[in-house]
Amino acid sequence: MIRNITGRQLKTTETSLEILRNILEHDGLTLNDLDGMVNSSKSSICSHLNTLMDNRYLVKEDGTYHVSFRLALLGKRAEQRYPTGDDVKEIIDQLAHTTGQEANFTIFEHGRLLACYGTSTDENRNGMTVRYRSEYHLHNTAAGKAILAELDRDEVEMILDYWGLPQESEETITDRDRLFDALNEIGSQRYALVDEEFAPGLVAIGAPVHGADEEILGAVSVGGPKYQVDIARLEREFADKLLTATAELESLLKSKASISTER
Amino acid sequence: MIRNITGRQLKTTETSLEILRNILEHDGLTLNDLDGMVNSSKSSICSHLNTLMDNRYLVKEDGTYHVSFRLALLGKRAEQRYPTGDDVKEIIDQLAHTTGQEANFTIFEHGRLLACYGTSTDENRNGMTVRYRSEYHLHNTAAGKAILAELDRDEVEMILDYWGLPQESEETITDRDRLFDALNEIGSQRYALVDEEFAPGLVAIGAPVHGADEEILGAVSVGGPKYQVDIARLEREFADKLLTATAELESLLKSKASISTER
DNA sequence: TAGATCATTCACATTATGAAAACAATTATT
DNA sequence: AATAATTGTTTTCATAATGTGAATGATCTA
Repeated sequence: MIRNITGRQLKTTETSLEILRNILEHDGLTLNDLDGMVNSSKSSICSHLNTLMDNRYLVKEDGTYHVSFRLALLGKRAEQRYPTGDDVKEIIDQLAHTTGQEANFTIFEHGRLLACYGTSTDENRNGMTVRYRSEYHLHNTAAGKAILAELDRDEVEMILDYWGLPQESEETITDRDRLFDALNEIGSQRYALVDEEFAPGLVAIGAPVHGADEEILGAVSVGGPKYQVDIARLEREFADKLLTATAELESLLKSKASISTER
Repeated sequence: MIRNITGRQLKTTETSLEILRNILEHDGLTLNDLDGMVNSSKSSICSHLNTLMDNRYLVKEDGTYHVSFRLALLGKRAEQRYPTGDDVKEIIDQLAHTTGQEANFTIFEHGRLLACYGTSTDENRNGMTVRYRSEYHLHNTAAGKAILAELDRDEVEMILDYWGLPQESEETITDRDRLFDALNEIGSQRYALVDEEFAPGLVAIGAPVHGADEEILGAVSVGGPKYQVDIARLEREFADKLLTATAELESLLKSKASISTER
C-alpha cells in the first residue's frame, strides 16, 4: 500500500511527473510559469518539457504547454481495470434515489479515497463535467473511517503517518487517540458515520467494498445536510440500504472476476 | 507539432514512462516481465518502480505492478480539454445514422490521429469497453489524408519522416511521391477518400475539423465495407453529410470557446 | 530599439546506471 | 519438513547521465 521509504528514488522522474501534474492542474503552463512553481533551473525544466513532448505526454500551443489527448487515452485504458461501468453507476444511483441523498463510490488507493462515481461529484458547466473534488482523506469521511476500522492498527498508523489528520472542518478529529477511540466504537459494525467532520452540516454513512479476493477495493457512502438527515436516521434508515448496495457491488465484482478468469 | 530533435533528452524520464506504458498495455507486469522488455538493469527498474509507486502512478498487488486509478483520474482531467461531450457524440451518431455506416471523430496530435469517439471503435466485452485501436496514421486513412492535404509540404514531410508510411494493407500508399500526387488531387476539395488503403474492403471519406483558432483539431470520417458502399457513392451521397457534421462540430467548438473566454 | 519570453549551450557538481553480489521472500522439489 | 530454485529487492561502486546557473541566441512584442 504505502511504500516503506527504502530503495532508490529517481529525482529526474519525480521532477518530470511534477511538471506534468502542474501543467495538468493549471490547464496549461508556460516555461516561465513552471520556473516559478517547480524547484529546478529553467534549462532543466526545458529538458523535462522536451522529454515529455517527445513522449507525447504534452503538446505545445503558442508557447504554452498542455497535456495531450494521448494522456486522456492512457487514462481511459487505466480506467478499464476499475469498476466504472454503467452497472456500478446504477447501484449508486439507486442508493441515492431510495435515500433521497447523495451517494458516492470511491476507490481506496495509497491510503486515500479517489472519487470513482458519485451522484453529486460531477457538476455541469459549459457542457464540461467539472469534478469538484477527487481525493479524500480517510480520517474525516464516513467511507474512510469504515475502511480504517477494518485495517490492522499498523496499517492505520502508516496511513496516518503519511497523510496526517488535516483539519478540514471544525469537527474533524485531528488527534490519533480520539480517532482510534472512534474506530474502536465502530468495532465489527460494517459501516461508519461522519458527523460534520468533513464539512460543516454534512452527515453521512459509509461502508467498505471488497474485491473478488476480499481485499478492500473502495467504499460507498451516502449522506447529506444535517437539517435533512440527522444522525439517528442515518443508522435507522440508511444503514440497511447502504449495506445492500455494497453487497450488490461486491457480487457484481465477483461475477466479473469469474468471467475474466474462466478463459 | 513534431519537435525538431534538439535540446536535451532525459533518459531517466523516458525509461520511467516506458515502464509505465508497458505496465499499462500489458495490464500489469512483474519485475521479471519488465526485465525482459525494458532495456535496463533489474536494480534500475526497481528504482523506477519505486518512484512511480511513491508518486502514485502504480499500485502493487501480489508482486505485480498495475497502473493506479489515480492515473485514470488524471486522464479524465486531461480529457476535459478536448471535445468529448455528449453534444459531440450526438453529431457523430447522427452522421452514422444518416449514412448507415460507421463514423469516427479523431484528434490530430503529434502527427497522428487518436480515437476520440466512434460508433464502431468501442466493443462491449464482459461489460468493459475495449477499444479496438486508438491510434491511426495519416497516410492511409481518409481523415488523415484530408488533414495532410491542408498542411504545408514541409509539415507533411516532417510527419512522414517521423512516422514513415507503414504498409497496413495491400493498397496502402508507401511511396512519398505517390502520396503527394494523391494529396494534390484532393486539392481544395474539403474531404479525402480512402480505398482499401487502411484495411482490405474498407472505403471511407474524411474531412478535417478546425478549432476556434482555425487550427486543425482533428477529423471526422465515415465509411464501411466496399460491398455496401462503393467509392462513387461516398462522394455522391456521403460528402455532403460529412461536411455538415464537421461544420456542426466546428460551430459547437467556436461557441464553447467564446463562452470560456467571456468571463 | 529595448524588453520580454523561450530555448539552448557550457563546465562543473550532483545524481542515475549497470553488473555483480547479497539478502529476503516465495514457490517448487525432494 | 527440509532443501533447492525462483523471484523480488537493495547494496556497492566505477561510469554515465542529469542538474545548475550564467551566458548566449532566437523570437516576439511594445
